[in-house]
Amino acid sequence: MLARVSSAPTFRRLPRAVREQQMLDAAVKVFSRRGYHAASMDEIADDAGISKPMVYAYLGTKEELFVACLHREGTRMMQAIAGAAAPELPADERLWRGLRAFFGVVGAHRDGWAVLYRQARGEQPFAGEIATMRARLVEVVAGMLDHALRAEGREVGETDLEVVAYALVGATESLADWLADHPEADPEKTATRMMNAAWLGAGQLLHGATWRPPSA
Amino acid sequence: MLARVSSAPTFRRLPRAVREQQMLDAAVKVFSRRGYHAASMDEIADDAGISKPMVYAYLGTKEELFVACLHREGTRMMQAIAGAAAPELPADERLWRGLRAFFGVVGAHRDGWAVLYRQARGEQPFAGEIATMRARLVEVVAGMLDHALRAEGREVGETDLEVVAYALVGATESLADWLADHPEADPEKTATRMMNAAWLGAGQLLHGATWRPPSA
DNA sequence: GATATTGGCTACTCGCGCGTAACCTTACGC
DNA sequence: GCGTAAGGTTACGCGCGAGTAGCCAATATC
Repeated sequence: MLARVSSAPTFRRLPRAVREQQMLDAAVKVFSRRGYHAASMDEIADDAGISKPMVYAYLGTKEELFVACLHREGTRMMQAIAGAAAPELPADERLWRGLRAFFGVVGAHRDGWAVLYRQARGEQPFAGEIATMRARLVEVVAGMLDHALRAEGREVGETDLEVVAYALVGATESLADWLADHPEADPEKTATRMMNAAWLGAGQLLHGATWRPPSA
Repeated sequence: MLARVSSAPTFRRLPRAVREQQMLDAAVKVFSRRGYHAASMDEIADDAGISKPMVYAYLGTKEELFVACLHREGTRMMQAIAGAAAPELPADERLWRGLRAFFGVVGAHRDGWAVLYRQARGEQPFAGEIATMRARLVEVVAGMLDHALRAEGREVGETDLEVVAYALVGATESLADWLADHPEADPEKTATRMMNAAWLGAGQLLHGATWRPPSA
């Protein structure tokens, strides 16, 4: 190999903040495809274009690295939703905006979603973390439903509320999963479909009812 | 230890079929708690009250053992649903019976459900298996919806149908997960709640509509 | 232009857990 | 009652991958 002519600094040295993001990107990618245990630190380092000790130096052990992924993807998600679904809006509007934000993020970061949803749920040290995030979401949705109910002077048992919220969140997650596996699908359209199913219900849909997004 | 008095055959030798089921029970239990990779064959063998080589002799490698678990729990599930939701019934009745069967099985085999839903989804060699099962379910639900639609002389795009079915299945799975984590909850009641959410939709529910199970 | 400091690497240790070899011992068939 | 298959065991080999020790090279700072 004569090519060793010190011509250009082919191997660039990058500041820590940049490398950390690259590593997190690589980690999310590998974790999403392989799962926590089957993913190897070597592969992650390799994918990030860096050597393994650097990963340990910056992000710590495998477990800490995974938590860092969870944290980044999780807060991204929660903030997008919280920012979109302002509390002063009417219930259907809030739901619609929340869904749109949610599917937007999933569409833009598909393997981030896969890590959160498919990988972290079962693995023991992390299941709790995810469950907490999910519980917060369910709580928000339940709160929204409750608010709308009270506005109509009605009231419903706490468990009933929680369960409906659970179903709503579950349906949404499931569609997100579908979206993650269908790269050609449009997040916005998926959100509309979800809104239809959630708001109207199968019975209504069968009788020809349709919900349409407000012309915002 | 004086207790070694050949009094009773404390160590019972059991026929293969029995031991296989015990092993599968143990495997499902351990896999559900730990996940595929973190579960050790030693722990499974231990939990089954048998030594490791027996597991290998009867059920094969770890991967084969996991597939066997998936297969047992999966067919149990699918058969219960198929047996309950007869095609000649009207759509809501079919949905209701299917849901009741589903939640019944989940309630009776909670960690079986956890293996199917929480563990097998992400792990690469098995995700396909699960996806196939799930796709069959979605197809059935979509078929049911389609049937009901045609009966009313209406028609809907294939993707729309598939997506609604996906949402329905996802919501149901999510509630199943809730059920798995709430040992005190009643499967039948959970099924009713799911039916309400699915059939009526959030919008209807907010306006006080209620769906009630037929007095069967 | 000397000297920290920060970015980066190669090459190792070591434990955990899958899978197996080799070996006992009940019980059933005849 | 005795051979033989079927039920069962202990104790090990061995590979893979997490984590580390020790060392080199740019860049920043004065």
